[in-house]
Amino acid sequence: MTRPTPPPMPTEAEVAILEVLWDKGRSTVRQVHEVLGPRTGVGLTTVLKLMQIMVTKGLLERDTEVRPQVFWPAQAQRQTQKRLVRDLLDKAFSGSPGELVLQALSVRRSTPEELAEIRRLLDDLEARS
Amino acid sequence: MTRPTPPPMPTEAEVAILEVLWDKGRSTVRQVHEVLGPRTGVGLTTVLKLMQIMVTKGLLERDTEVRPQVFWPAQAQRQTQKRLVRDLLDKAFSGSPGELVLQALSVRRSTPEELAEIRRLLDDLEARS
DNA sequence: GACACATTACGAACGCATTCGTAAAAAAGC
DNA sequence: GCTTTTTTACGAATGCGTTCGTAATGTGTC
Repeated sequence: MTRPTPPPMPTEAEVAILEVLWDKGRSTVRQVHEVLGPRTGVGLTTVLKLMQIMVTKGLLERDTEVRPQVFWPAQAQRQTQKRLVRDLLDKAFSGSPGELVLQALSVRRSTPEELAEIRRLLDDLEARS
Repeated sequence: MTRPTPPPMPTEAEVAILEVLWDKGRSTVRQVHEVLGPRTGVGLTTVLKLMQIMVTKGLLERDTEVRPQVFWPAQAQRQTQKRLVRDLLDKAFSGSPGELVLQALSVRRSTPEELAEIRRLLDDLEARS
């Protein structure tokens, strides 16, 4: 029962690519570049190289049978976001989420729906303890 | 009325140093190293170099009159944490805090006090909208 | 003051993320 | 089939963060 080792933490540029793939679904290098290029001015081969590296790292998977090749994230968005949050928590919040939550809520306005959702989770957590 | 430009984002190693200074208050290089050294195995001159760089970046201030020199953070912990959260928000959560909050709360257990505090902030935010 | 020790400064090396130029391979157009 | 365009692979350069060795400076002790 060896669980496959989880992919490493994505770097900044890699997260940008993951975001595109989570948003648009399976895509070619060109399609990813069409989103990122105008926004960042990065070249097509750069995006390609990054995505190739991400495959070797286990962050992406690809279908090499079709041309052009199609790429998709190896991990769900939630999973990856959770790892990023945990990382920030450990590095800058001494591992305690409360302060991070407070900061996050005060940094930007949340929608009423989001606030309600958070409240529901809060109820859940308090009932559980 | 020129506001001084805010210091740049601290790197990972720099955050570790800031954490020590926020926790222990004004400290010498040696005192910081006494905390970080055992934990990470990093050398004294490495900590020194980092802290010197942080001064030039505007992340730390120091008193060069006393020996050994004393260093302290240029920005409050809250300020810096807020920038880190905002950065993660922009990079990986499309700028919407709700999802980040949910992830943070489910990653680690919070104390009842923290939960109450969050609930209070929630009340505040909803009353305001 | 001379010596030992602590503190500070400087320079350089190393690894990793990011970038792109160029070339090879594949597909499309005629 | 041959040419043109797209796609893919490879190699290398650049910049930044991190690390430490070594030298210079300062401080305390006898």
